[in-house]
Amino acid sequence: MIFAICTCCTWVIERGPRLTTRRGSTDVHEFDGVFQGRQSHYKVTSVIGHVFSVDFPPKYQNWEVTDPMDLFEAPTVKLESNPKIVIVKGRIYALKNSCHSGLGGEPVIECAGFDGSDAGRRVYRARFSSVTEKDISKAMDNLVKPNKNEALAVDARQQIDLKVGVAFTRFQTRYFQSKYGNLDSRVISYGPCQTPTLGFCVQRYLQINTFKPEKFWSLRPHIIKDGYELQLEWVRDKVFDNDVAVMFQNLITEDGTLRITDVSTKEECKSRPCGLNTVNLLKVASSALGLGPHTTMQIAERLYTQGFISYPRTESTAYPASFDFQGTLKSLINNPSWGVHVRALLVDGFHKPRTGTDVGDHPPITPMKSATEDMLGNDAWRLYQTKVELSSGGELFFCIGQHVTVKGFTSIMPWLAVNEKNIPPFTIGERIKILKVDLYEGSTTPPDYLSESELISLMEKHGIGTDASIPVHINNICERNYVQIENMDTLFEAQFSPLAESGSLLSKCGKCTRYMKYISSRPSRLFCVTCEEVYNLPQNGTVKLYKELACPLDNFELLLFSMAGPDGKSFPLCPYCYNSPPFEGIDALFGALDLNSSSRKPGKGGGMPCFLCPHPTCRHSLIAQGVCACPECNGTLVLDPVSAPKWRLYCNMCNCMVLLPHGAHRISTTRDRCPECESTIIEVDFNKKTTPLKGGATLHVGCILCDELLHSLVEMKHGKSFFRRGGGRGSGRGRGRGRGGRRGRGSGKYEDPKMSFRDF
DNA sequence: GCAAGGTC
Repeated sequence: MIFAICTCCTWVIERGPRLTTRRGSTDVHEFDGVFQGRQSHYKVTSVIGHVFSVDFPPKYQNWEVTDPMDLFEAPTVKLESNPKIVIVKGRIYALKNSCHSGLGGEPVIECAGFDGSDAGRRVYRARFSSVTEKDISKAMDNLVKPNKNEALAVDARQQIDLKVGVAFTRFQTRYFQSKYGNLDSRVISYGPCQTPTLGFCVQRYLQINTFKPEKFWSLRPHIIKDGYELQLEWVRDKVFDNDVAVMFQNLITEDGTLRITDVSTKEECKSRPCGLNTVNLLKVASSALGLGPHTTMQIAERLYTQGFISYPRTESTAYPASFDFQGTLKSLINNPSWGVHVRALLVDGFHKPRTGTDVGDHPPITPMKSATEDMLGNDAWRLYQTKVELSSGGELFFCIGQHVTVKGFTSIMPWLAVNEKNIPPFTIGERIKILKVDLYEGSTTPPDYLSESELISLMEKHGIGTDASIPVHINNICERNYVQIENMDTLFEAQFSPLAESGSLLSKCGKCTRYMKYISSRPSRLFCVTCEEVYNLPQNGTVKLYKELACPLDNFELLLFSMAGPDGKSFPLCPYCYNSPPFEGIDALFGALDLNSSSRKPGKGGGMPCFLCPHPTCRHSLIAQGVCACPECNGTLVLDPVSAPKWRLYCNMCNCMVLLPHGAHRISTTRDRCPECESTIIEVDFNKKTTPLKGGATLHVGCILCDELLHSLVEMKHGKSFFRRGGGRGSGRGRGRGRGGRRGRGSGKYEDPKMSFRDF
């Protein structure tokens, strides 16, 4: 007689009256016993997982030559799932398949060399739901014949899954890959489990994406009673009309006191947990421990093979009546963490876990050796609760206190504990003065992203996958890039803000020419809905459109950023260049500049505003707006383009600032350089009324270092020195090396910016 | 490179 059962059950056999064991890819245990009243010799072996898997023949494997439509009519072949495993063949009198109905008995029968027509050989199937002596004996006394229809149904299901899955996967992979250039996935697979799994995530995404926040208002009276300051809850919770909320607030404020209308207490028990099945294990591991389903099952598998826990793939949350709780507890008696609780249970007696459901596969996951969490509980955790109801101005409020009297099973499951809240004693009819009535204003918010734990629940609820395959489906979605969590976060954040009041259209994208949205919440940034790109911006200042001018490099509309404070610099920037400086080395060269350290990511988005751009002809670049070298550092003083009427120069590297003639109508840079010091010649258009020029003239052109008039009108701020003091031009020349001179600074990499425009 | 499900 040969028994073939799944490996997860062999440990029971090994406890039996074994005579010999032949080691092999699957062990064969032999012993003598009684079968149907006759002395018999038993041989017990196992299979591992599915014996066969179904696939298409080789000629259909080539994607290039096979029309997906042909797959529906194509033949299928059964192959051994693991050819390395040799199933023992021999004379069979009775064959018992495993506790897994899904494994199917027929493949095992087929593999064992029995075709069902052999006269004199009988095949039986034993059905049992737990691996205990009692259950197995019962199954052996109630053997049934293998059901051919069950096997055919399993075959049909496998064929449908294979044909629909493979055909549609190939079709849509080709279709989408030829349609989108940036599709970041080798294969867009389709299947009756993985597709709805992804669907759950997408559904929540759309729900969040289309959510429209609604404002609401809530009243929160404050009182002081016996030294406790309490904030009361409003029975209405919230109203969606501000006028109505204010009306209620006025009513209560006018009343000024709260009257206690009722004081009630009730005792509540928190029921003890039931047995742990795989899906609940996955949910708890994800939400409480942050472990993904795939990782969790790998860990569970290891714990199982090391003997710490029972078989970890089970749908049942109820223990069979025959389960040996006493024995399980005894094995945990010396545990340093909860041994003391276990010993108390054994001495004082214990309740069995709350009744769950037994779907007939395996018992709930149970600790077998002292090392893992003990899910057994005894006393329920009793909660003692006080509720006080109050009224004022016709409105009702309440306040709930909580006091734990007995911790019960939460002593060993502290994550299920509830916080205590103490409140003083109240008497019905008592009047209490209202301290203040807050009118809280809030907005309804969309649900959070679908958590892993919620996804597992949804899959379980809709019957998607099994305890063993749920982690695989989730893992496939991640591995095939259908969902990238980090990227989705960025997109989600960027898309949701515009729905709030802070979001607004600001400037045009150079790629798609559509308006991008400005997200004002920190970190403020731009988002192009069409291109799904996020552009970081400098922080701690204001951003506005800069005269609808566009960057000559990429056609993005320029923005004007103004730093906070009276002396805050203003400068134009191109959103694209700011995030992806087009000139090699800009990041390193201006690495010392700390415009916006919080929004800069290492290695990306070095933060190149126009005043760092060496573009030769753009009127906003460093070349055009730079005036002279900074006297304090290696930077360049550039003209603040929007500083009128308090015209000024600021350093593009440090805080140094130079005030230019106040009240000038216009100040601009020219393309000429000072022959003496190579600084940029600037043009000043003075105000008619205040011009210092002779004869009421207003236009003056000169070098701020060498021109006597301009020199006398400028003033240094945030810096030690700027101009030669009473000396000749020599010192001015020495300091103010001008645009040309200052290019040689630093690493020498930028000897001449023009040389860096090779790719321009 | 493709389905689901089982197991390692």
